[in-house]
Amino acid sequence: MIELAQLKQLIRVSEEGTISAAAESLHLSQPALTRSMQRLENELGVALFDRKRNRTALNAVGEMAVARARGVLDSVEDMAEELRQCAARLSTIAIGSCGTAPMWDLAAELAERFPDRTLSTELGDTDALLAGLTHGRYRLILTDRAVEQPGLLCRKYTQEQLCVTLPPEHPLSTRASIRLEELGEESILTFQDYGIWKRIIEKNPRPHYLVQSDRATLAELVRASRLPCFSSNLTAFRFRTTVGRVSVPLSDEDASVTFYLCARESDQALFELLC
Amino acid sequence: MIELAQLKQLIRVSEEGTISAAAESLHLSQPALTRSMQRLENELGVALFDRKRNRTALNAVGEMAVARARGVLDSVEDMAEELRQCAARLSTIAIGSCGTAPMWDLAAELAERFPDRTLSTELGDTDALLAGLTHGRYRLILTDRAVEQPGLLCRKYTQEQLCVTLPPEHPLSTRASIRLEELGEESILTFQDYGIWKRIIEKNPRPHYLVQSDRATLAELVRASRLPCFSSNLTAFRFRTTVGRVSVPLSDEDASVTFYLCARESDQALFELLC
DNA sequence: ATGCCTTACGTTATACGTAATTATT
DNA sequence: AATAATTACGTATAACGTAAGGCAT
Repeated sequence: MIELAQLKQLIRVSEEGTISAAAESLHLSQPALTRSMQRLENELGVALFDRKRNRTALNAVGEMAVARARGVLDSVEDMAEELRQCAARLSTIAIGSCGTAPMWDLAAELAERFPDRTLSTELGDTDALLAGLTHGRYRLILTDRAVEQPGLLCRKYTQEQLCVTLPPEHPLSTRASIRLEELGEESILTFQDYGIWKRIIEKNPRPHYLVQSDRATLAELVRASRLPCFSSNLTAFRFRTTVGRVSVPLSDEDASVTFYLCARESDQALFELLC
Repeated sequence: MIELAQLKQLIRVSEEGTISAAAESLHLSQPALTRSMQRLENELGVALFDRKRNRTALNAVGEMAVARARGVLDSVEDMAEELRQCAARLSTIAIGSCGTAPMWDLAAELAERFPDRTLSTELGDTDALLAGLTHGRYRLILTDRAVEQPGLLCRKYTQEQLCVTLPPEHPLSTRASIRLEELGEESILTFQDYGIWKRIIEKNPRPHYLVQSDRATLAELVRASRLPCFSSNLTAFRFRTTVGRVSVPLSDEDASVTFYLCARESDQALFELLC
């Protein structure tokens, strides 16, 4: 039986020029390598070396064998790499979402149920998510609208309500709800990655959205100031931007989003596990 | 180190469905095969099987591995086959000739000098031979004309003289030479494979060329009859068609051919060995 | 209860290293 | 003399088979 180790040794002999040098390079004794190459020749039924008493060099067939051996070893390495990647892909659950906050919740739920699997999360708009779900890029997606599409499962997952957190002394802090425009020209602390809230923010231009890229910084600023700040029913607890504050829901049309969980029908088991 | 034996075993497991069946088919014990597959998984760093206590089946990655393993083993087999063919090609000396008789002489000489090498002989016309020599199909060729072509070596090799062997009592048997037409309408025993003598025979149509496909039969007929028979300086001794006969050279233009030995310049050593 | 896989243990077989031999530079 | 390859021989490692155990059908 030809063995891959023998092919590696053959290549090393070609690289080093002599069996002795190759043996040393392979941390093997000369006799062992000599015998290994003799076995290879027997198994192939072909002479690979020109044997002079003092010098053993590859012959024409041997040179050809080296080239082919390289190809074989490469193909084995390719195989191993492909299998590793495939296994990694199969062991990760890829989720996509059009909103950040519900994705955290979903990821947390999955991490709890599948502690040995890797999670990958991606943000995107609902159309891109649907395409990705269909093509296998995602196993689960969260969309901002119900989906009725053959081959896909869909159900309501959660709802997110955008609020403004105000210091208790703020004139609007006692209201059950307000419209964003009622804040007038006040500056509002805003997280940079506002994603799903893009519409409402763009509909309400104002002198200063104090955009922060870091959640911790934003929380610090909330604590250190009296400035209004966006939050939602899903983010409030996580980032503690509501400590000592009052969160007043926004009654604007785009301030409330219902998220839907979608999966392929072939993934029904996973889908139902999350219900 | 991944070993080819493991890949073969993996394929067998896929074919047989269970490790037990595969082990029996491989003349191996179950535990040995189980361990071998475990090693393979470790070496690849990937799980190939779904292990239930009672049932061990290939998983998705395993199925992929089987497919790739088949490819690897095929490539190894291809390699071995190519090397064997290459070795065979290198160990044979292929000669081509436009004439049968000088080819025998050349083959005999080569067989003596290279007793461990295989000889292959082919007949063809000089143009085909030259093409074959250039492209590596032949290492040596015998042509019926001198060749001056860059990259090729050429020298006179031998001369063949066509004769007619006659019984001593034949009226022409005392002549130093005759022309073929002088035999009138007499039948002549002729070997089927007259090759280089095609021209002279076609120029001298006669009622009966007694064409024989078997050399031994022809020799027998010569001994058993008084019929004239073709021979040449190169065939006379070999086939004993001249015993008790007189060979009279033909003086026709096409009855004498000079053969030239040609080789590639890269084969100068072999070429000069034959001088 | 039977079949199939895995783990544990003792053994065998195969390949290794050391040493000796030979030939070549 | 030195280097390199091969052969011979004792040893060690690694894989094997047998036996035992466990789970599922």
